[in-house]
Amino acid sequence: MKELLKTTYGFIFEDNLIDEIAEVSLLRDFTEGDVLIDFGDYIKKMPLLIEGAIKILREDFDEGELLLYFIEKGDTCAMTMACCMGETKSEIRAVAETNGKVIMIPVHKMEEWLGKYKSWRNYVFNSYNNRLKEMLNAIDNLAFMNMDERLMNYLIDKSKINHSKEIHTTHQEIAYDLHTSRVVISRLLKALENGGKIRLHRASIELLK
Amino acid sequence: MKELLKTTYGFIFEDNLIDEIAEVSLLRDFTEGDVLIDFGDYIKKMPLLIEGAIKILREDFDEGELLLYFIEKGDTCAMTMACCMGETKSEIRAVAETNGKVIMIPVHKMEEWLGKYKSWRNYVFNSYNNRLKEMLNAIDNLAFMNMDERLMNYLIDKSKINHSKEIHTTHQEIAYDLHTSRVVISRLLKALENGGKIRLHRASIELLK
DNA sequence: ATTACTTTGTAACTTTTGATACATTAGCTA
DNA sequence: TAGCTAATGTATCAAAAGTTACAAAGTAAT
Repeated sequence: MKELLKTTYGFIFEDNLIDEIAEVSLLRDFTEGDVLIDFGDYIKKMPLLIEGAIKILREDFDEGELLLYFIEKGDTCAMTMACCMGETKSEIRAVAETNGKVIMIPVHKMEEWLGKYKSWRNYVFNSYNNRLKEMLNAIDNLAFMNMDERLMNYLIDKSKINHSKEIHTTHQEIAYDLHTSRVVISRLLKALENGGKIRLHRASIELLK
Repeated sequence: MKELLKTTYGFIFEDNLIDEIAEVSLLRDFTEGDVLIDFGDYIKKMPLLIEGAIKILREDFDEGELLLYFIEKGDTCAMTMACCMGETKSEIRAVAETNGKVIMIPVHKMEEWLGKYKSWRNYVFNSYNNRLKEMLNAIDNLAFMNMDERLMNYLIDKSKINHSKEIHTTHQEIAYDLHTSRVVISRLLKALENGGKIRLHRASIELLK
């Protein structure tokens, strides 16, 4: 585990901190589609993402969800931190977008290190700041853009996260993430195809450049 | 100034910290309508709100804005902290909702205290967490609610912030805050009035309960 | 009071999005 | 290959929101 930490976080954390992390935390593998955190869960460990990608979703009161953002290697989930520190239930759902690995850190250690390691403090703050930025981005999308633009952005994000121009998903899945209906997505995808931006295949979408 | 700090923050910060704050920071009065921070500003001081209320807005690329949330006595602006720490331009605009007072703290002090005072650390984290929650709330509004509900929530928030059932504003102002058009707001307000939720007057709205 | 300006009301129309219903097609399995 | 299911295409209609245009009512200034 120390090896993994060194390669992923070696340039951020000092050796002492990495030793401490390795000592108290657990490594967990996950598989695409795993629900890592669900709405309402009590969080007692803070996850550090080592490998893979996770998507963070917000739930509607009555059935429905919305993709907030993706997190990648080197990120952590600030929303989760928020819950840890506030001792409240999770406000979000985290679903594995790809296979990957996380390191789980007990909350009390996380707080201890805040006073002890400047690098840890910086990392935690940077995470918060990044998450705030992604939330702002989500708000921009919702408030200022039409569904066709939101869809295009979604496809681009998804392509980046998966390091591929081929997006392997169904219209229905996209509709869930964007909190709209399948028909709307099909309609807009067809329009994007006609506009020469993408090519549609069964259960996959090809991003053209 | 120490007096003010004691009454507003005395139950959060230890005396030593309050002394330090009083030593290095500036007190600033503001008037309703003042633009305290504008989009693109470089932030070098972190504001602590002592009195009054401030509204935080997000700007659209091409003309237009959206109210994100209000902050009140005892709050600070996490978005601003984000900017301070990241040394980047402000992503938001802060406009005085009422008259009030803020204390401005130099950024480098803010960082120094993070290592030194646990109460400061807790405060800063709580602020981040609150702001994340408000952002989530903004997202819920945008993603899951129709304009009529958003409008009603807006009126309720505004009433709370101003401690009055009389909301002194114009339809156009509301339209700016909710990023829609005046006609839409007039239409929905009229519907709310017909539904017995509010009473409309010139340049003011009365919330009925 | 007359004028000018701000604020609100309302009608008519368009665009965007959502909902329902059903047809078609690809891929899988027996 | 026949049949099933998941995924997609498409038409039609309805609701929500945005746009334009103009009238009416209140306020302030001269």
